[in-house]
Amino acid sequence: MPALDPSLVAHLPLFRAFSREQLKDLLGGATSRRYAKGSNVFEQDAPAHSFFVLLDGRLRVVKITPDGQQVVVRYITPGEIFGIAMAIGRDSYPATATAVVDSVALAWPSPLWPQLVAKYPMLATSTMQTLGGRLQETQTRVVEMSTEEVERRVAHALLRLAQQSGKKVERGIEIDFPISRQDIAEMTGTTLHTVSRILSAWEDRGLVEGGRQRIVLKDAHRLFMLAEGQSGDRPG
Amino acid sequence: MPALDPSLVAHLPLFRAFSREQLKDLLGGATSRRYAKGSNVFEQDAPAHSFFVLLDGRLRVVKITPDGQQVVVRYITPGEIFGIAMAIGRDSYPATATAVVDSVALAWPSPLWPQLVAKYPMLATSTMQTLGGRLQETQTRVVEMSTEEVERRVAHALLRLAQQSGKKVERGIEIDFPISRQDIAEMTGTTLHTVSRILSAWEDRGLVEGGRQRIVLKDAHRLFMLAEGQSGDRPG
DNA sequence: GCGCCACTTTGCGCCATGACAAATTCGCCG
DNA sequence: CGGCGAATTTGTCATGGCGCAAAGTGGCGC
Repeated sequence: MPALDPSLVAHLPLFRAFSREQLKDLLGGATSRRYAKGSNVFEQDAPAHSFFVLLDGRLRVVKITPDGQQVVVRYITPGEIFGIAMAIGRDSYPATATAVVDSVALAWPSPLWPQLVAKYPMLATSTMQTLGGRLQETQTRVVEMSTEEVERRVAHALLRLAQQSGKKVERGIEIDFPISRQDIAEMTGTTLHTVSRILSAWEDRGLVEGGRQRIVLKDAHRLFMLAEGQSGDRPG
Repeated sequence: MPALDPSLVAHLPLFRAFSREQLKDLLGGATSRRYAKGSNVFEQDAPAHSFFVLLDGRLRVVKITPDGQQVVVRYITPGEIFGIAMAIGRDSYPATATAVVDSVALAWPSPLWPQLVAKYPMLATSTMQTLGGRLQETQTRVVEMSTEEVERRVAHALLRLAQQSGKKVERGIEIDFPISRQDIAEMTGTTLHTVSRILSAWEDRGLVEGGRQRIVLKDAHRLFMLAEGQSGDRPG
């Protein structure tokens, strides 16, 4: 197996501060893996053999309850570190990560984690910030679920998706990976029926444009007002 | 000001692995502060001047939405590190921490954080685990809010409170700090009215015993069954 | 090119829960 | 010890959104 090229990751914020030598060292312990759309990178409760950095693609992270209900925890975008169960004192993954498009990730054996952190303290700092960011996102979600009605939650969810994965198209901003009504329902704590109804209503109002596993925000501004508690109607 | 005694914190898991010398060094940068019941340790959006370790008492951490609604993020128990906004790349506190009983905490100036982490890598490891634990708790809460009805959420919340702050009394397990119906409502994403009704019903069934800002679990086992989806009724 | 299947839309009825409104009780302060 | 205010209980009513059911619809595989 050829050594991985440092230029693969040199541009990622996570590795920005590493020298070329250090990157070579880091990458020495990693392997690059391809995950076909629909395949799992890891599964909930399985032993946490590896941790990862996503190079390309998009992953959906899902928790499954004992009675089979699913909740979308988050989407992972390129550049993110994930699967660091080891870093938080777990020996199994707390959720399942599935590629929603063909994806590529670097994988390190979990036992390498303590060594790397010891060698590169910056890794710890960076990981703390990542964890902190996720904690805040998740808390925001709790606050939204506690205080906002479904329609506003869906609006917030779409705006967030557009922000992290939005692609400009003629008609507006398209979420650039396949996402179903069911997925959105699992992100916002509702049912796909309700999401479908909401999106249909928005489509009538010209706020979004639908499609099979496709969503385009046609009027992010009005959607934002709606998310913040205004009606989202045009004035006058 | 006299130097703080290392024995104050030597027994805390967070500091377990530190030598007496190191503890002295750590404590050299800290001051001990008392917070009367009802006073704030820090406030949401205020500059994050310090980070803390709670020595004694109990804090309630609350987020307030723009329109004034509150959500209880978590309770902090003695031994926990908190207010580490700096560690996660923030310069203001994301929530308000209030003493629900008279409390004592150690405070370090935020600028000390990077130095201490650099000097004691174990601090970083430990903090990552703390953050990871909180992330998981918060995610569990999202999953519960998404998939469970209010009654089960309240049951889970009480069991969790009892586990981390339960005190055995003759009649069962008492939550050992003042907590109102409103607080429980803000932890579970419902209203105090609904919480009051649920607790009244449980009291009739002999599951709990109420009181002003006081709750005693009389039958944790049946409450657990109820939380897990069974009825919580006695068989036969 | 056709057919199947996954995804989506929509209608309908109900019910858990929120909103509103009082009344009541308990603890504490003066 | 009386009174006040905060916390709690309870009743009534309204409704958002879920469960269930079924019909479209578009994309993909064969």
